[in-house]
Amino acid sequence: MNPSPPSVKRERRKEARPGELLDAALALFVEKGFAATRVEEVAARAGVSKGTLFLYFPSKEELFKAVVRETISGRFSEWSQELDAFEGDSAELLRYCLHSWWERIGMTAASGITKLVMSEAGMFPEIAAFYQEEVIHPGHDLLKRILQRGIDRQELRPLSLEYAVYSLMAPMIFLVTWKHSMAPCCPPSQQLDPATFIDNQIDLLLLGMLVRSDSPPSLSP
Amino acid sequence: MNPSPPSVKRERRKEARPGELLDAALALFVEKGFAATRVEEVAARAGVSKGTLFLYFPSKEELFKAVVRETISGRFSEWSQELDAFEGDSAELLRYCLHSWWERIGMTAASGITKLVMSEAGMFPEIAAFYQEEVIHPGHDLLKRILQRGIDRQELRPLSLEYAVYSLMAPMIFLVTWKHSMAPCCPPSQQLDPATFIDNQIDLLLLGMLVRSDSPPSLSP
DNA sequence: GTTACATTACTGACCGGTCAGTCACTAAAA
DNA sequence: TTTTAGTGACTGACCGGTCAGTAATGTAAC
Repeated sequence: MNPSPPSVKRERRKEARPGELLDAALALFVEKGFAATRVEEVAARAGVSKGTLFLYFPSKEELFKAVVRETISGRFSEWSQELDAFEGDSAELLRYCLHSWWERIGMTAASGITKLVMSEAGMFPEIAAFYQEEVIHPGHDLLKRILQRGIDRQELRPLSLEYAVYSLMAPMIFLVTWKHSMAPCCPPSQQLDPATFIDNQIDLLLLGMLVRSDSPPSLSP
Repeated sequence: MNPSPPSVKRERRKEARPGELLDAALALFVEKGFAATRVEEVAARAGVSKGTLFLYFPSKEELFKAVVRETISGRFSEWSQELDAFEGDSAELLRYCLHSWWERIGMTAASGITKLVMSEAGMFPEIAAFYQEEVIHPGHDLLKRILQRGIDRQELRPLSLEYAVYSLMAPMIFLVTWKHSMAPCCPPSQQLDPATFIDNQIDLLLLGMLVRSDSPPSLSP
């Protein structure tokens, strides 16, 4: 009925579409959460119409899974290698480890996925299980190796590995959760500075984990 | 038009309705989240029709706020009094405080509210602000008073109060987040026992916070 | 006790708006 | 000309909130 001749150039780029849709979806899911993100918005951001999105992903949920898969995979081998090559003591290693987690995950869009999974896991147990297997478990093992290394080198007290790992994870998960939920509505006066928080946190934990010596461990400057 | 005579007995219980609606809402919000809970379902669970719900609460959001007020906010005065009356040292007080938080909030349905707010705050800024003002801020202040008391009594090192408070909050927020998202899909072999985690966590933090003495502080048995 | 009337707790059909997913059609490419 | 990537109006389901109407209770008169 409506000829609508001034339509914009209609490009055909079968190869590029999925990636562009995934990028758009990541940004919007992180910004607004799963339920609140409209597929039409994702499509618009990727420069296509809604129909095109459903050409490449059978449903909104499959789109979400694809985003999680693409964003999370493959970070751990790189990290594991760094651990093997590290030469400093456990205090330095732990400090380095948490700070680099913040730089590579916490402060990037990837943290949005972590938060998103924590938020929507209840609604999508399948995704929770996937994330558990693909992300949580490898991360857990990595931290365990770091702690075991410290104990073997007699830098750390003999700890309950299992629980010490959670003591390291907890502040990181908290940070991500906080950043994406409460922080935006906190008055600027009481903002939580992530780097400072991490430093404080490690200082406290190290005092509790390191073998006792007369001189305190190397605290952050 | 429709006589529909077999309608069930229609009771009039003005006093009992709000409480019953609040109970139903708490259960459903915790189970399904805020956005995914339909007010009609809340009403049905409370044994009334949707219209009746709106007779007692002006909107879904106000219903939620009422649930929060009833479930969490109301507890702080009671808690604050306990703090004033407490006679033990800071280690005991902190240990008592976190454990009683777990018993009264963490292990009850109320923890679902905390998790829910963390999950959906981004989508409902008004709720986030409300929660910040009604729960986070009072809790924050309470912890600050506990730490200040410890510093005044020279049991705790002079700390950055602001960040030390977050160090105490972080493991608790982590715990509820975890419990309501990843835990349900973890293999039973690697379940996280909350009480043990809290004990471990406090041991670590106390070692970092207490003034250094030759004898270690009273650790958990 | 019963009839008549007043009050109000309660109901559920309905409205308006939103949004995931569809499909008949359009136009670029082969 | 045929094939296929891409479009967007449309559909059907969903849900928060409304309101005209219903029935339970109160109460006053007889």
